[in-house]
Amino acid sequence: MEAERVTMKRVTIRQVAREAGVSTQTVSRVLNERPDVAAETRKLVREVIARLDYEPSAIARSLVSRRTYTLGLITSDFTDYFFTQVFVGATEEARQHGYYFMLSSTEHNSEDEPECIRLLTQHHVAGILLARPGLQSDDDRVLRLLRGGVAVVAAVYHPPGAQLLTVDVDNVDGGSQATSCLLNNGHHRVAMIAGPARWRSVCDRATGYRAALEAAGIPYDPTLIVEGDWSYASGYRAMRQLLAGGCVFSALFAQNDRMAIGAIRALREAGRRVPDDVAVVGYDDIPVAEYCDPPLTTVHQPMQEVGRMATRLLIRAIESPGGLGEEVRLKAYLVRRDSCGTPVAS
Amino acid sequence: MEAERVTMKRVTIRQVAREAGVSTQTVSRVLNERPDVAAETRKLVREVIARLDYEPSAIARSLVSRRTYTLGLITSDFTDYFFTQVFVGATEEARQHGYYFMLSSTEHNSEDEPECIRLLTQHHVAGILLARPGLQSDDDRVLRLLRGGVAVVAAVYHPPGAQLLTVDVDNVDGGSQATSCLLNNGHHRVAMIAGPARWRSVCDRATGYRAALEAAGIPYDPTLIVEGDWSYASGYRAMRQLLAGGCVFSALFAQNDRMAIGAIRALREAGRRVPDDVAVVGYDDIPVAEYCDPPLTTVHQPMQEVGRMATRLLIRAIESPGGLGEEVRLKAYLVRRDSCGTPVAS
DNA sequence: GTGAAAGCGCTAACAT
DNA sequence: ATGTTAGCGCTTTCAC
Repeated sequence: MEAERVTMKRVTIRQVAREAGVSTQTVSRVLNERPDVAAETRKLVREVIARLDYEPSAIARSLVSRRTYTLGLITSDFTDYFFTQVFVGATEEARQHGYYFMLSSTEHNSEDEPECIRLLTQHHVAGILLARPGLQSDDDRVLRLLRGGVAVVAAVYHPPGAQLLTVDVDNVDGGSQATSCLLNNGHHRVAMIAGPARWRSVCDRATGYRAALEAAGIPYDPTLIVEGDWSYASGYRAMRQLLAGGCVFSALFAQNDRMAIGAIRALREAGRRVPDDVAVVGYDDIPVAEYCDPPLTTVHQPMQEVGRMATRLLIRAIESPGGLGEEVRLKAYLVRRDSCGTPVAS
Repeated sequence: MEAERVTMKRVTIRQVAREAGVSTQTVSRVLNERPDVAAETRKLVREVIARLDYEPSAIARSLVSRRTYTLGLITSDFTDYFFTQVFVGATEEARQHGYYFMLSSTEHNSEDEPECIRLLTQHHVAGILLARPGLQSDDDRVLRLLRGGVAVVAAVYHPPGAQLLTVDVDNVDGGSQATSCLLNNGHHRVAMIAGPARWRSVCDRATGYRAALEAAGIPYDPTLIVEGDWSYASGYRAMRQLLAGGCVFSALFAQNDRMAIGAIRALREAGRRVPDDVAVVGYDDIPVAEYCDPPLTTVHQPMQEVGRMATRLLIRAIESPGGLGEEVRLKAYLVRRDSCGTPVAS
């Protein structure tokens, strides 16, 4: 009564060799595109491979060659457009170099990050791309684990004091651009909905915000700042809180577009028009930004490019190790749409 | 002048065995949680493993045991919330069973799908989860390739005539719910922005649309139907086309939320109010649906559950093969928000 | 240009 | 309860 197990034996290199009347070595050479095979032999072997529908076992290959062409990606939230874009860029770049990514996301509980890393190291990943915010405790944990010979590149994540390769977007500049846009449009009281404080990017954008205020000679007022968690709902709540607090403000810089859109909903419900009563600038340039009402002015980040660049550095670190730490910082730029209002006539 | 290659040798099972004064077999037994090891020995071995920071090589293990605990996911567009959710559910379920997913998305050119599949089969995936629309030519190609002993489950994809495991959402019913909602609100002329015709779900939702019209005794008018490509921009264009065509309609069913939002923008630009002039229902219940203006009435699909269920079926098929084809069909449900207007007083 | 021998790190199948 | 032998499918090394 046992289920019939069709174990469907795979064709091995040995069968190809026998069929072609050569040694397994020769087949191996053909597979690896070595030059030292007679053109005729090569052709014959190729034919046999095609006829038998032979596919080399990546597992056996990497066991002996000690190269897996596998990279690990540790990220936090796949639902977020931001990370999805990093992933898309990284995947594409990896494929061009013959590598592929093993995913390992720490979605819900970051408790299981050690387990994620174990999955990756047990599969002998050649390198790891860290694309998630810095959490408190894990820095040394991660780094110790990873110093075991795996290359590491951090995207949008800066382990303090670690000398490693990082790729990031200039968040100070981005925050400054967003804020300046609002100031240039004549606003003096600019509220900010920030992301979670433990994110480096949050601090940086806040720094940009303060710098822009300072440059405009406008005092910094901490009561205008509320923290969200990047979600639409948190943006909505944050704006309700600002409104309930009776703060006076005529503009808002939200540190991501989702919170901006949540905040706009709260403003609308409170009878405040955007941009007439409150001008709004978001961050990320998610696809819906162009289509919401009003179309959202936002800071565009080249996230695919971040993923691509990080992967390029990672592969370089794998293939020629011993390089030094390096930080690549890409620029973000403001995309002007209706939500920020218009410049004041000078 | 060569870069110093820190080859950082990994600890092997042999070193653990030597250090613990047992055979590699015994260590292997401990690793695999076999019962036939003396409690004391087990403890000793565990200690040595911890001390040496030993991690078994997944590669060597699966070479000999012929089990990789690896699943392949073939999907089309990671930018789409819909597929992201399937992926999240699938990943979670897989992890609970000790499996993990290798991704292989056919983002841009579906030309390279054979290459994607090769990547998966070369890595000895035990099963493949197909989560993408049916494309024309590839059905037999995929299926032939996959009949080579790999289990296959299709989510949201129905290769014609193939006897395999599928998980899907009831799109006929979903399309009908969306349309009925609009009809119940007193509309007689309901336009539809459909997705690409090659998608099975598109046909099914259209079937539901027609069924609802028929049930209400309203004639079907093909001039009210325009095809989009799921994007915001295509929804916008489709609505412009409908408006330019001079069609008379007071309601719209868009087959996904992004096109609905694009269409709403076009309506707004044309001076038509939603829902007063045109009531709108979307599909998918993407996160922004709740926060756009007006909040979007839409059909919610349990996509995470689809991913989870498909993975469950896949693992079952792997671990006890020989089962028959089966189709699990989950239900979608309407989420009422403002964009569809209100029922007519009876 | 090609082949033979050795072995990657681990587990299956037997022994004891 | 533990050890021994063999070998997964391939590449590396060295011989010819």
